Amino acid sequence: MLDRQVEAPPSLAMSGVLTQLSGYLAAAALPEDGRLPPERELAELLGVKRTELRRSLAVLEREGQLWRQVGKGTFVGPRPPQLLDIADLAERSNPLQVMRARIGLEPELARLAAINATAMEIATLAELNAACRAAATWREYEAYDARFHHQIAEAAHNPILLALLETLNAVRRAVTWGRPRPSHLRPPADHHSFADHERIVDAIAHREAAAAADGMRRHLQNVEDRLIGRQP
Amino acid sequence: MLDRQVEAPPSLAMSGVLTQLSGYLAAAALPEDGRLPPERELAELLGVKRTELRRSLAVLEREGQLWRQVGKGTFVGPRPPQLLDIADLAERSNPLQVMRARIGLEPELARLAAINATAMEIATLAELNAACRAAATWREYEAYDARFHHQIAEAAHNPILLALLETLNAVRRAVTWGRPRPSHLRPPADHHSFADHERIVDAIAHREAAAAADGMRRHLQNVEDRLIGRQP
DNA sequence: ACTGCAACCATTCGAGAATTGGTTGCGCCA
DNA sequence: TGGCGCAACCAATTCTCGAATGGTTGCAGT
Repeated sequence: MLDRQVEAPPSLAMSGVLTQLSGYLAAAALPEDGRLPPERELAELLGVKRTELRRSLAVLEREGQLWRQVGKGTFVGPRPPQLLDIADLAERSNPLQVMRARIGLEPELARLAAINATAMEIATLAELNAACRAAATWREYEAYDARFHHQIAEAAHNPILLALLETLNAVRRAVTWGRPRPSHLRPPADHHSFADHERIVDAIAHREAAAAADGMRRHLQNVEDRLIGRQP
Repeated sequence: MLDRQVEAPPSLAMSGVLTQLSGYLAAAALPEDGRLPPERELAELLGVKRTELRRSLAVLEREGQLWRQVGKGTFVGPRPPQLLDIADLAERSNPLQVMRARIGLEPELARLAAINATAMEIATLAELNAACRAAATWREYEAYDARFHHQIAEAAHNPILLALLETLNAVRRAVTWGRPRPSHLRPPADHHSFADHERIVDAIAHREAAAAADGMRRHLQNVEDRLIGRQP
């Protein structure tokens, strides 16, 4: 992170402008978002040239009292966290980190599903697991598997967690996944996920929250182990 | 959910158009996103009037074979999940659900922080906890508390979970929170969070992943209990 | 009274202009 | 000749307006 010094460093002579600017910030009625007038206007308002004003703004920015962005403007206060550029997020992540995120989220979803799921949602879950078993190809299996996990998230009846999982899935689809499975083969009949899913559905159906969460945690841990190659 | 019947119900006489449309869907080369020509074009292509075509489209939409949106177009396949309208999400959520989401996310973050945190990050955590203790008002306390939790998320070194937590926090800021605390008072010296935070920092500093996750879980559980009013 | 049709409506997208913070190069003054 | 300010220019963002598109309504014809 080399801090390219493109503008002249602040000199001592400009402190007058800085205090003038601080005075303006204290006096002026800023809009809700803390945006202050564009540099060209503000310079004229304060009776200074733009270059001079920019030096003071640079100081305040380094102090963290305001932040600026090209095309947007200058704002007082801390820079708001940028949320969710999925493409960028996918680039900076790897499949293992995605699994960690799933392990963080989905057990809690299973727990809530055990508490809140309706009878119809539980029935759908059982059907989806059966469909996983009957899948003729890996691709088809994965489609049903995705719907299985999504159904649990819906059954949790927590819109926030549901939205977070959907975001996570969007990232998941975007990260370059390790080895694609051969598309012509079908999952083996003793694939661990079948039993895993079974346990989870049972726990939810019997309203055993802790068991549902634990089942989901173990299931995802199994998936992660395969992903790492611990049991390929 | 009353299904306002704005258009005429499908009659039996239109099955001809429906099969014609199905034939087109099978034969035509659709673009990657499954979008098919606008209704006006498609009607002319099939030699049908728009009204008639729309009746068939309505049938297929009800069957889930395609979805339509004003200004966008008509697409084959299931409707993609809309992700993350934070304002809308905040409306459909309540503080309790936010807490549930935090309980799902943050213990895992604490666990990963215990594994991945750098010495500097751990030191910052300790400083933030001290700042919480020294806060002169509830408002100041909450600012440091937020930074404390954010710092743990950063120390986890998992960009996905970090982004999810930031999203969650955006929702948290947007939901109408219960009773605001009196802004002139300061948190009592024996506020449970101080000890909670202490335990979490210790666990992370000693690289005890399970203890860190458990500490965070208990901490948030305490917060939720206060929120409900179980121990006000 | 029912049906079909064309005009109209609300929403979305896209191209291009306008805005705004960031940078460069020319010229003025010492 | 060197340092400094100024205006023009650059790139990122937002604004604006028109076209496109699915949804609705009112009118005419039978």
